[in-house]
Amino acid sequence: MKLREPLEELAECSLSAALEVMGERWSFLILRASFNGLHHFEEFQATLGIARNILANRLGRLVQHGILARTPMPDDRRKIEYRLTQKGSELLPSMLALRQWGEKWESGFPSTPVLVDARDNQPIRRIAIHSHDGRELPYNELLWMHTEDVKPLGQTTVQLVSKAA
Amino acid sequence: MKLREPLEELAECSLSAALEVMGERWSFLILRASFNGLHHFEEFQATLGIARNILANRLGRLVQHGILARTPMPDDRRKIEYRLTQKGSELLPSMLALRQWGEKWESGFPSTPVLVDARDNQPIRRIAIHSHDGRELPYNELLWMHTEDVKPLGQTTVQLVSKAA
DNA sequence: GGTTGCAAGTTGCAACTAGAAACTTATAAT
DNA sequence: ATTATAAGTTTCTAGTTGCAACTTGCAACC
Repeated sequence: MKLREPLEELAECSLSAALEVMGERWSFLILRASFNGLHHFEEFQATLGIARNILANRLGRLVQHGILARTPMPDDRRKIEYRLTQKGSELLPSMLALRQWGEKWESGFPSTPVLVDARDNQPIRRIAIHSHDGRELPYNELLWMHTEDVKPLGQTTVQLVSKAA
Repeated sequence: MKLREPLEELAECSLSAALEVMGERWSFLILRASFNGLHHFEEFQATLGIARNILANRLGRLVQHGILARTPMPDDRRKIEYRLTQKGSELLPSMLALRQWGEKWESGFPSTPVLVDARDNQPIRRIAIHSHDGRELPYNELLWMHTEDVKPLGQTTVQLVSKAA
């Protein structure tokens, strides 16, 4: 019931690990539906139009991986509630980044619903890459480095290296 | 050669549109390899361990969708170079967000190589959600709203609504 | 307390997709 | 010409998805 070997093998990169969980067809759309307040099997089934067996399978996997929590409702125990865990809700930036990219390059129009700051109801800023001191970094001001060559800057220590030192 | 119907059907959300392109097995890993400087078929094949037919298929799709550009090298025309387009490089935030999530919740260790600010070689900040005025917003300070209910704030107009007004 | 109803799954089967390994094609090196 | 190499194709097997019909566990109703 898990992805075939190679993705795991290369798990030198945690991207593979993330894809192991979220990289299957429908997983992200189920997640999106969860963010939008759907909680039950039949709701997912009806709004996504996904086959029931696949939905059952994906919900099961998402629960196994701790992204959704499965609870039978106390008042009607036929109904099962699927709710995002902390781990699950932390996929929101990934989901948004993907969605924003889709808006810009594929669909061309803004998606609904839109995520806003609860304080002033203003839409959030576009997801972007920021330097440690908060500047927004365009692609051409970025560099890939090996972890061990990164020297921390006194104040804002990158605790990755501190163990090796 | 495209995903079966349902994903497209629901393209009310541009997430589906993004997944249509990037949601297949291997697509994101090929993208990651591109970001890390791989450009040729045999390089991808060797480092990812992907089957050749699938690799050919995925590269083809990524090229079709304008994420990679395919150019035979002028000095040795057997060699084909696959290079990220603008559209492709703008998937970096999505890729990083996913990778960071994987680091935190799945693999547990930081991935190599690490992305740094070219000016000071310091690692970038974690991808997060920001308000229009730049505050970092935790999950519980966010709200979903219908696009048409969002009222722009004079100065920072959200041009989505301007057409309807 | 037996029948009907409904939510959440399972099962069975057809169609499609991925993987491994051998084969082809175009170009280049000797 | 002959051999080598990059980038694919082909073939064949195994695994996955999708649909539709079926089961199961609880709830409601009479």
